[in-house]
Amino acid sequence: MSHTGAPAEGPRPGVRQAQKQQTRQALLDAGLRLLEHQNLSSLGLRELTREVGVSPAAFYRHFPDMDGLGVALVGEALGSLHAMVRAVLADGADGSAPDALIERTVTITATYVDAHRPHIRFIARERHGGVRTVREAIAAELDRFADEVATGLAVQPSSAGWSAGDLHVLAGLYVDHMVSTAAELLEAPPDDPEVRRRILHAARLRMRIISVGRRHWLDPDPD
Amino acid sequence: MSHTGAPAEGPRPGVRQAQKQQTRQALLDAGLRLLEHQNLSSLGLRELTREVGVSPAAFYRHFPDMDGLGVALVGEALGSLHAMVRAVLADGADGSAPDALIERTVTITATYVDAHRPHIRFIARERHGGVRTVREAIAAELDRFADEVATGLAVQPSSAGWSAGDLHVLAGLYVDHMVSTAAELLEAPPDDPEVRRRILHAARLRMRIISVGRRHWLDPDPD
DNA sequence: TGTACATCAGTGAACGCGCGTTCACTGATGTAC
DNA sequence: TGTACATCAGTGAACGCGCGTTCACTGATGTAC
Repeated sequence: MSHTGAPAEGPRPGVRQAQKQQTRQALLDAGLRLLEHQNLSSLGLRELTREVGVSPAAFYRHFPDMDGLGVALVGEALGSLHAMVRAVLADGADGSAPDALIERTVTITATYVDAHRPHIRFIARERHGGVRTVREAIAAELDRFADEVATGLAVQPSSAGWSAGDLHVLAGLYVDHMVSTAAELLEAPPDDPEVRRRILHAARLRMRIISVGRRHWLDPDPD
Repeated sequence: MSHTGAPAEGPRPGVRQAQKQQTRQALLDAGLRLLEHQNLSSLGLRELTREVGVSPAAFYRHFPDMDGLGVALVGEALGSLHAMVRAVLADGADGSAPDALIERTVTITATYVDAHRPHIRFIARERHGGVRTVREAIAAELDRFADEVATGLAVQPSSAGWSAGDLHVLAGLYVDHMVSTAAELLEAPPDDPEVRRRILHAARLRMRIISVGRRHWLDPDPD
């Protein structure tokens, strides 16, 4: 066996693979950094490898082309977003008041955006961007989110009378709203608390409207 | 006077200006065409002038750079959208039932998207794209839409009890939803009526949720 | 443990190409008289 | 109406530059014995 009380240094099996992985990650990180101010379709291969400090040809050891890197970034960005959705849903599982739940959802969203600005920006920018494969990857992931949210909503009492399909649409509305709010936060200067407050106030209000609509879904028309 | 029973042909004053305008429009049209499959930031100046059939240098007689063309496209695209918003609001002015109003809104949206695919695509793509000036131009125009919609909502009876600020947020929610639906229609294959029906069904459902939330805004919590 | 061979991530040079921008120019359009 | 001059949209050639991709290579890592 090679891993029995091994010496702390020196090459062990898997070193090569670990180094490759490290370069790959450096490419993804640098890509995300460079994409803060441009679209994927205008990010240059040489620009990227220059930023990382490897030769242009090295890129091809990791991705077939820039679109390939873009798809990998989608996975990375939305993988961490799943964690956030679950955090929100976990909060919603108990029987807390709707307004408290909304408040926590908004707070979690804002915290998450602050912690993952480049990832969120990438998703917002490329969601309708010029690279089909990336658009499709994002759409597929967001649809999976809606599934998760729909599952979370289904167990709540106010979902009585909702079909699975309609719940999925409602979940999509929440997801869309979350993405919109995230994009608004990105566009606002991060150090302007006033603008931030306005955005979060609007986010809460919109969620309340949707949430009231949901709870009164089956009520008779008041007119 | 130069315009008294003038001959049908021959140069009249303003010919030069009209010809310039024509080239400018050709640049905008070709730009929109080429932007169907790419972002503004990756559209080349030579690519554009080649498509129009003028020399690269001619471009500079009309725009300082590609971003300038982008801003002009925003004006063109959203100018026609204003017409649509007004059409929807005009429908809403009478006292028709909410569901009928929603139905007409969705129909008008779908018709409009079909008639202006390239414009809508451009807006969806560049709304969060890599060109700041264009993003800001789009955001400003969408905010003006929200103003228009808010004004339209204010005169409806179910707006009793709503502050102007909250009405603006509600209007923004409708506008966002309209843009989302438009983007979904763009992504769907135009000749697949099944997918189309599904998108429009979801659009109606979301509008109903929002609309119910609005009407029951001041109701006591049913729990 | 030591040796001989295989693998393969990253190199560096080379390629042809299309890019954005500049410039002096041309010739149709516009204007003054 | 005719003439002489001014304007300016569009031309075409030239520029230096960075691009994506290819290729034979190097040398550290991995493997068989």
